[in-house]
Amino acid sequence: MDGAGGGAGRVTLQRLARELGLSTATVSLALRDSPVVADATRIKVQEAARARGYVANRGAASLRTARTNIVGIGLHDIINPSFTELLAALEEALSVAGKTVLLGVSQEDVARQTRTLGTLAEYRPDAFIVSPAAATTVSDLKALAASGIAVVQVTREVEGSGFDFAGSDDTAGVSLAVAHLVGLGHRRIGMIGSLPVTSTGRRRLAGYKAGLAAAGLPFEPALVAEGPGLRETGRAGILKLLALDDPPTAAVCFNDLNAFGALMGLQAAGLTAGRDFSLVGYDDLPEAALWHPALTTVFTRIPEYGRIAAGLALARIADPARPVERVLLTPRLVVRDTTAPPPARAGRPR
Amino acid sequence: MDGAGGGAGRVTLQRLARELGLSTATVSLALRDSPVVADATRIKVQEAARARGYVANRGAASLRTARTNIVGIGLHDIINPSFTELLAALEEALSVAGKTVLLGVSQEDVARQTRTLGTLAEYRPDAFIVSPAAATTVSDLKALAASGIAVVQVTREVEGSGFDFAGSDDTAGVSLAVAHLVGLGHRRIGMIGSLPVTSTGRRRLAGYKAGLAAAGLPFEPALVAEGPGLRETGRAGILKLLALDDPPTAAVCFNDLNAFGALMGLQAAGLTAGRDFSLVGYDDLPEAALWHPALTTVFTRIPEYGRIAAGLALARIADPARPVERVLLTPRLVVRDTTAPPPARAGRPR
DNA sequence: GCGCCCATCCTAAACGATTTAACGAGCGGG
DNA sequence: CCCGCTCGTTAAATCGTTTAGGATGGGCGC
Repeated sequence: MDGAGGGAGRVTLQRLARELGLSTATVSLALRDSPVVADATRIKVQEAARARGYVANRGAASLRTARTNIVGIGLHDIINPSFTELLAALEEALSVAGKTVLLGVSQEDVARQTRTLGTLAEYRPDAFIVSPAAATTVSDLKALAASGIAVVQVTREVEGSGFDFAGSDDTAGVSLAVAHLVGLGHRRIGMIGSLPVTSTGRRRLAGYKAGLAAAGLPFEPALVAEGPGLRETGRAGILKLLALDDPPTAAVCFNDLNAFGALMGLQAAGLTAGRDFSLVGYDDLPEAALWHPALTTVFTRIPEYGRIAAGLALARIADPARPVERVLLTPRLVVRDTTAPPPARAGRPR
Repeated sequence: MDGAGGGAGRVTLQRLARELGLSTATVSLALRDSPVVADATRIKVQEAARARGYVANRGAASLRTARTNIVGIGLHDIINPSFTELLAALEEALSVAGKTVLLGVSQEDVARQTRTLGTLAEYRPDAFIVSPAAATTVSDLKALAASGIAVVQVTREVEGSGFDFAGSDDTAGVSLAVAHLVGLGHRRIGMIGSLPVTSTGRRRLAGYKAGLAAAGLPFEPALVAEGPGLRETGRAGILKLLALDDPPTAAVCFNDLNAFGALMGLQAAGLTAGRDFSLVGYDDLPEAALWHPALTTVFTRIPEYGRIAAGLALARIADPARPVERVLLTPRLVVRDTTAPPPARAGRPR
């Protein structure tokens, strides 16, 4: 005889109360360990609840309390391993805090994002944690917050939206990568990936330019191969750069997937990364260390800012009036085997 | 003046009704395009709803209808790329069907799984789609279904649980891999990874044994290096196999992560996969094709059975009495560069 | 002109919890 | 003997929907 089956319909608070000869008020209070109910009663109630297999209906509770303990997470992508890590970190931190995750994926499509987040909103999450799809506008986000739901941005940021944000200092990260290459003696450095339609894209490109500028090197648009953060972009990008009259000797990438693609492209061109050409990735995915040759890359501390984003959401739920917070972690360069001094061709072209 | 702000509190069905001089019943029906409400009224209501920024409260609706349109997804892991692909496929299929995903991750820990799924259950999902943590028992799952929630298993299966299931034919898949190696001339074939504590572990090991048996080869326990589906297991496993007195010339792996680790191990031992040693992975992650050398592996059709699992869940929601269904997709061997005939040492040892 | 039938809309009762104000029972003190 | 206080419990309102079961009124056939 299982705890569950007994009688028709599921076991509800009211049924439990009736069976115990108590009011629903007492049972409700007892189940939540209220100090006003007598110890003996509390124990009796909790035991009965367990025995009868009672499982609370949070929908009903939320209706009354206007709090769901749900956090809606809106990601623009989920297959990219870096976002998986982010999702894992968010889920972990939120579930520890007693929140449950409602998931929505926008596939980098604003219309779909609007639809998805709109649906999530109907469940009245206490907060949204969002990595906005490319080209998301301020008013798109504002619409979310309209119903009083806390909004936190993670990884990407819609500039001027005025919501909390946790992410990585993209500009500094790419500058770091460029500086590393400059230090090795490179003078012509390309950039692969990056789309100006996202904040990360703009900022990493800015970091590239800043890195060049800091070394007194000119910015040449021809050395930038734009595209989404996919392997294919990297492959095509490196081939484009190599085909130039005066090709670069090194390149930084928007992310590791771009870099992996670029490594394939190099190989297809008969070149060896870390000898004939230097390459720096971005993210430090687990594969980066295992690739052959191992990828020099920038560690963006995703799990860390994931936890921080979760914390920001919790804080804003607790106090909607608190000042807006922006947390920008400083990334770290991880030097491995795909970077080396430029091949000794001529000291400098021309 | 935004659609939202006007007045105190959010805009509810009742408010909308009062403002329109209609009853909540009519407004509710109008919003859901019921044919019983006059066209003119319907249009008027829907326009007002849009203008006032009305967003329905599904919690309240669910309370009445006993249907939430939520599907709880319980995964034991989320970082492993194959489960990410699964999650993406599930989310996509479910959201197309108008369902929203509530996510729970068990970290391969039964206690945590019980806790997590228990919490999810409080939101009364219409169905659970679960890849059970190792060592999950039938009664663990039965407890979930107790409240009348549909349960579908995916990837992994708790034998004898009697719930719907969609996954890959693991036994056939590994047999395929072994047969491929046998066909190339290998006679001593090891297995790396697999834990007997999961259905996939048991079945892939069974496939290994079946493959050997089909070729008339003996099963030698020493040639199996057990461990979880991580890169590290693969690395340690291959080194263990190579250290044997009479090492195998090839191995199949539990999954691609194991295989990636094994490739690293081979490299560390100064051996080249596809020449000195043959290796077959399992899953066909995107990286498999890009690794150097490209990994021969088994494609398990994850996105496909993910969609099927979603379909099973929808079907069971629609008809709880329908017969239990088990869908087992036949995996496909993908031959790349890590497999070749055994090195010409002696035709056969001894 | 009289019913009758539709098309439309409304009243009111759920759904399952939380929460506030009130109530009854003891009990000690004046 | 009564008052007032504490402790434990309860009645009832409430959250925002859906929906069964009327009510209303106009058009139409006879």
